[in-house]
Amino acid sequence: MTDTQAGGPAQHLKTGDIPLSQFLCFSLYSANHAMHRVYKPLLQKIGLTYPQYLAMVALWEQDGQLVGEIGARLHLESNTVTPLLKRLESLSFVTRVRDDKDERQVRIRLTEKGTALKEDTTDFASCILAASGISVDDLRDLQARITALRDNLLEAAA
Amino acid sequence: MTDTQAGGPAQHLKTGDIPLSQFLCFSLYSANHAMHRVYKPLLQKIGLTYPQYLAMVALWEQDGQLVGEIGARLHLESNTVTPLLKRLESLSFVTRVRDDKDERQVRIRLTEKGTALKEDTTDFASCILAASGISVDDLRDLQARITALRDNLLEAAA
DNA sequence: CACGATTAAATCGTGTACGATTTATATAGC
DNA sequence: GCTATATAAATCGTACACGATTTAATCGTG
Repeated sequence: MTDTQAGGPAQHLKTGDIPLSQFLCFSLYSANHAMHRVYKPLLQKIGLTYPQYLAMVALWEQDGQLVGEIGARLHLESNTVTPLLKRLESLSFVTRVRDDKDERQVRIRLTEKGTALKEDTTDFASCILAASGISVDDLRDLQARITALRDNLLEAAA
Repeated sequence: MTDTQAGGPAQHLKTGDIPLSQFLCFSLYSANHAMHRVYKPLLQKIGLTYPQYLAMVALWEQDGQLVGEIGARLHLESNTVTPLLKRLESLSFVTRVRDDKDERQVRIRLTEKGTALKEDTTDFASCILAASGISVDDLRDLQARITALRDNLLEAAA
């Protein structure tokens, strides 16, 4: 192992010694884009974008969430989630209704069409597993590590 | 391990059995956003956005690349890279000059200011390492696994 | 040399992300 | 019961991403 690959001792880690291809941030950035590209043809068949699909997954898991709750699950703010949910509404996959008890809140509910859409995504997991080129166990392990990293990063950013 | 956590036998893997929090795509998506958030305060000090920073890293690694070469390194198309590089030009970090030999190509060169900016990023690596909350060795291993996953996904998408 | 095919950037339209602000509603303290 | 504060969404402006197309330059073949 060369010094460049090692990046030197940890206490002297210098950004400039690391090539872009070995940046953790870049591997996350480009892997996310690559995942997006694998999903794109699957999602085009059901007429959703990638973030819209993630919002639908959150709703299939629990229907009737508030805008803020969906945002919390996706780690997004209302300024991103609100227009996204309006598009899902215009596609007739969800309804947006102000809560009677608290008029500040907007509750999102799946329509029949939105609920039915879940069936069309049943084989997505096996498609992604195949595309990932690793075993189920390795994928699960990697997923857990990335999630742990994310939570550490979020804590550090807060 | 329950059936839900296991997702069932691999040959019967069903998307609907997996909660959003255990989607590999969502962990990549949210970890990428989390990384972005950790970088944001660092990048604000030097006046760059996250993708602009990645483009600068590519140029610090090799100056004088073509628009298409930078796009290939970042896995982005000209429709994304061109406006990004124009912004870096308006910030006086790079110059954009059409090649004399082939007028279709535009070569990007670091300005003195753009070259000097690299010095301000020296401690980014140790900041990210600290924020990631894992050891250098674990980080390196994780980075390699994510990169391998990305390459598999890109091959599957092609 | 001519001309169709190819290539490199750029352009355009849609949809995220997000900082900052605004609007509307609810709650707390006096 | 009235006002200050807090909260939930929504709005606005900027900057990615990317599919589709356009523009301009080069190349290949006759």
